[in-house]
Amino acid sequence: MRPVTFERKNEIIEMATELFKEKGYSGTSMRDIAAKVGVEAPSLYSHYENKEAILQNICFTMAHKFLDSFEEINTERDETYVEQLQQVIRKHVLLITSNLSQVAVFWNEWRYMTEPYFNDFVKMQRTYERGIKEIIDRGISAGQFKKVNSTFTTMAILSSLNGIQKWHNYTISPEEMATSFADLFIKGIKS
Amino acid sequence: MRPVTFERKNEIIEMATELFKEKGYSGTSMRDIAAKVGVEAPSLYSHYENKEAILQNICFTMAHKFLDSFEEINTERDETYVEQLQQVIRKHVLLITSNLSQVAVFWNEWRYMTEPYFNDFVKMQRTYERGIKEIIDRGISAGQFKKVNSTFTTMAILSSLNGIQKWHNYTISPEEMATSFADLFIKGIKS
DNA sequence: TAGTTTTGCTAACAACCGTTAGGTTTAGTA
DNA sequence: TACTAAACCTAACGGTTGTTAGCAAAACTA
Repeated sequence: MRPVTFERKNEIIEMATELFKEKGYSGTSMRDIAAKVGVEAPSLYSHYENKEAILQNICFTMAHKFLDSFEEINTERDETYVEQLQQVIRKHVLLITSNLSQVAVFWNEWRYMTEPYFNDFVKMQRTYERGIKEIIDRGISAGQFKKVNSTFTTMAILSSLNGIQKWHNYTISPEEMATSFADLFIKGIKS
Repeated sequence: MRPVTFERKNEIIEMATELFKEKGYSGTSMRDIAAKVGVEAPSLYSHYENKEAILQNICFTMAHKFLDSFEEINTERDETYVEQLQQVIRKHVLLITSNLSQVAVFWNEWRYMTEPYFNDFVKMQRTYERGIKEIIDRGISAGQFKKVNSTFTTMAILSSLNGIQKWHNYTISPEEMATSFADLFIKGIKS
């Protein structure tokens, strides 16, 4: 008897995540996923409409996590923009280090989604980027940051953070990493 | 009559680079490449042993360009380590912006190479990373940089720079980008 | 217990994959 | 002009791809 908490749908996502990370979306077959789950390939279609639906699930789950995490930052309270940017970086790093495989798929395989999902995903990315850019812009206006190109700086920071999944080797703790990133970038733009 | 300068080998590489960038290595078929070149798929085998040989050519060509570019930096002359790091960043950015498609393949598709090429490639990456790390370490010893985690800082910088190919939209010039990156990171670690 | 829904199976499809065999055309060389 | 080598062709191979059809078992629900 399968335990009550057992859910095949989740198991499929977990196994697919590992395979997409290792072999890429195009390089992973439905039979690969099925074998890792312990089932035959056609059985997957009882849980997901098609292969892309599995990718969509992984990518949009992470996208929502990133946006939700950003929303938790209280930009209304009278914190400095330095503190706000610090929080964004910290939260982003911790989200990545606690979801390494999912982020690898999110970051490297999302482009294989087709329309309209592709465009929806791009919009969510843009929203997140805009949020960071606004903190930097406000920080510049408030004289807390130097007059940097805020769009450029946003992408430079995000690329650096999202790169973690490519080199992370567990010899540096998530906390230390979060602090180091925040230090590096905030000192880099502080006025 | 084909012009003397015409070389099918190069044309195959160029077309394959565009396709690998757009659709990924696994998502691109030999027939896709052949169609874009204007020949039949089996004809490609007169020029390259197999599909992976094309990927190897693209990846190792870029890897050598990066290492050669690094070698051009005179680390023996009495320049400051600040200037050395500035030069590394500047050269790296300019190499990326003038080889956007190749870098996209180099960075996103190299993992699909098999042994022993995979390992050779990793070694070249490590060599490049070590070169940057050494400049940072020497800069710390000389009191020009703060006591940062040099391995971490190297990866943070490289991830940020290599991310360019994902977001570059030509509204910022390569020169401005190089300057902005150098500013951001050097101010971030300067003592 | 009877009925329904969910989950899984086997068999199979049409299309596509990388690659090889074997021959023909084209280009360069003596 | 004869010979050689490079470039390219068609046909085809064995295997894999995502997915569907149709059916059986298992799990919930009344």
